[in-house]
Amino acid sequence: MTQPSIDEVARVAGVHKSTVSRALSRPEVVREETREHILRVAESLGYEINPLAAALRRKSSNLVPLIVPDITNPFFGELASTMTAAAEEHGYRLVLCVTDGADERTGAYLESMQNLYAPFGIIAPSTRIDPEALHRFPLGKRVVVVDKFADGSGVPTVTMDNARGIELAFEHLRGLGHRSIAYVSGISGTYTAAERRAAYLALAEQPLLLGEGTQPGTGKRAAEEFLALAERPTAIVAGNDMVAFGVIAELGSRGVGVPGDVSVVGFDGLALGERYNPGLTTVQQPINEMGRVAIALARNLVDNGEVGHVVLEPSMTVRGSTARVPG
Amino acid sequence: MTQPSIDEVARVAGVHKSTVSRALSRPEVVREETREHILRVAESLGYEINPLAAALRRKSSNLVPLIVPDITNPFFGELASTMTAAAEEHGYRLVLCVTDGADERTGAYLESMQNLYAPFGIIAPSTRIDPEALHRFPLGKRVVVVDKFADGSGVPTVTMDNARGIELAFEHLRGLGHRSIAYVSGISGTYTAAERRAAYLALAEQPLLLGEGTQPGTGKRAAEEFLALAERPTAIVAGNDMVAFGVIAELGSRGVGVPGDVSVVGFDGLALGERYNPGLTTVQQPINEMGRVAIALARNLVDNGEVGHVVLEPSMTVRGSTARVPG
DNA sequence: CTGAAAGCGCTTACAG
DNA sequence: CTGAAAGCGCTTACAG
Repeated sequence: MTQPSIDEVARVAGVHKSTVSRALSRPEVVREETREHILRVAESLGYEINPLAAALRRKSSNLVPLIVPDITNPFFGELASTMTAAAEEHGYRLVLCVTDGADERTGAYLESMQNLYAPFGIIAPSTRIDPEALHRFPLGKRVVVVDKFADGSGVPTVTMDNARGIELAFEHLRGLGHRSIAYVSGISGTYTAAERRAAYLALAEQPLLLGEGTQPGTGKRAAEEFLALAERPTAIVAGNDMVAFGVIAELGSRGVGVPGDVSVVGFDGLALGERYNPGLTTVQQPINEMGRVAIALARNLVDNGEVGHVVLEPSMTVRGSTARVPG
Repeated sequence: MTQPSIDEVARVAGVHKSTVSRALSRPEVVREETREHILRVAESLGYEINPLAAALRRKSSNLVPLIVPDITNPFFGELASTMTAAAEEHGYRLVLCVTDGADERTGAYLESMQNLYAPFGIIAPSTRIDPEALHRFPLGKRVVVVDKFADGSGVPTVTMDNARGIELAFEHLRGLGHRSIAYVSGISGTYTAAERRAAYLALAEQPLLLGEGTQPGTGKRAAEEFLALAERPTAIVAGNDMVAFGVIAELGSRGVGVPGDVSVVGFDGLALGERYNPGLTTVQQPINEMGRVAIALARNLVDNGEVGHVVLEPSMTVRGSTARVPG
């Protein structure tokens, strides 16, 4: 009842194991008749290739690291979910690597995954990653990053058009009559976060940054600053959904209602936003597509040496946290 | 600059590679002097064992599947987070397997991970798992399940004392003057979910189940049923935090305030509850401990054949979603 | 198009 | 306590 090996298949099929191997991995080099016979035998024996042995020989496995700062954060959860599906479609298995926000650990992960002959890796960083530092690791030359880099870094990336996302948020808010719009970015060293903040700064008539530079406690601080204002903005854009949640919760605990007293729009489009109170209006990232694209970029890098940069389009998901400005 | 192999280490150290292997994996059988010399050489060469080769030879790898229904759900995210940490402490790497709520896929995962010579697996199910079905897979005999089984099933489990958790929720609510307490379980076929529901039924003076049997849309349905009531309960206990979120959101969208109009307590203790609006009062599962225990149970199963069942203690995390009953 | 051989990097009886 | 050999289950030049 134990897995038959390739030798077993060869014996039963009456061919050499090298032929079995070819029939499985490079079918076109084997005579059709032979191939079909072998495949039938393999099937009947319930043969499955031993990926460990294959990887050892090939020096390339099907194990790919997914390096995230915090799998507890639903954004990375959604990313991991779509990545897993996309990876499995191509026969890869995702190995979960969590840095806990300490991107330095990325190196150790790359090293240990290199020992597992990972064909490539996926990194969703929490800070700006230095391409040079990445390239010090063999596997670091075969990663795709879910963030942006300066061009010519040699690292493939998937991102969304963040400036456009902020623009969508403004269009939505302005359509509801809002003119005075503040921004809460929370910390996050990624280019993505910087891009969103910069886009806000460029678009706002009178930019107002709330809760700047506070990490845990962004919501609390932003709410305090908001309350201290002589003239309060009528709307707040958050740099991501998690900080939007934090801000709304803190505002709520201080008696400020959303969207009654102030409208809030998030950024990311987490499914969770639908269960929030109120439902979160948010700039939607196509997270599912990001997973698919990341895997495709990685394959294209490994197979053809192409360093691709894909920028996806955002859309708006309107729920209950935004309302027409009173008056 | 490529990883040196064990042969390289042996050559430099002037010993046979079998001795190097022993110095590394069974140090006590090697003469101290020899061992230290080998270790020094290995260190200086930057030697790291090739886990693939070792696994192939030993027929046991360091790759352990974490099988979850939905990594998008923060509960499984938190579980995955602690599991990863606990696993890495012992040199294991977690392979992410998501069934998408289709527990049938568990079998396929067990099979493919068996081919990777996984030493054991961890399963967080979404339905009652049949131990018999599990045992049809070789790896199915070496899993620990994060749910409960009938005793004697031969499957190690970690859970929390769910009845005690419901009791804590009642104590808290009754302490606030609540007498009329409803329950929303949402679907979920696990023993854990059933236990919570049963505990509620046992404890409530006049049991009232809301939103029974609806899966997506539990919150909506529960809110509708709540609103249709002539005499509304003053408090609602939810079978888990995610449904608590759903209920509060739906209630909120229909103008029913929490805790103003009704108190809500969740179950699980997700970190996210702190960012909810209002902050969620909830029965706290020691999720971190569950990860650690799961790994420990697995090792104990594999090393000593012991089938352990650990039941952890809940606690209460009180936040803003519960208040004294008016009057 | 197929076979025979070598070898990926380890571990583990088996001798000595 | 250490060495030499065999072998885990594959893949891939190399012949033919």
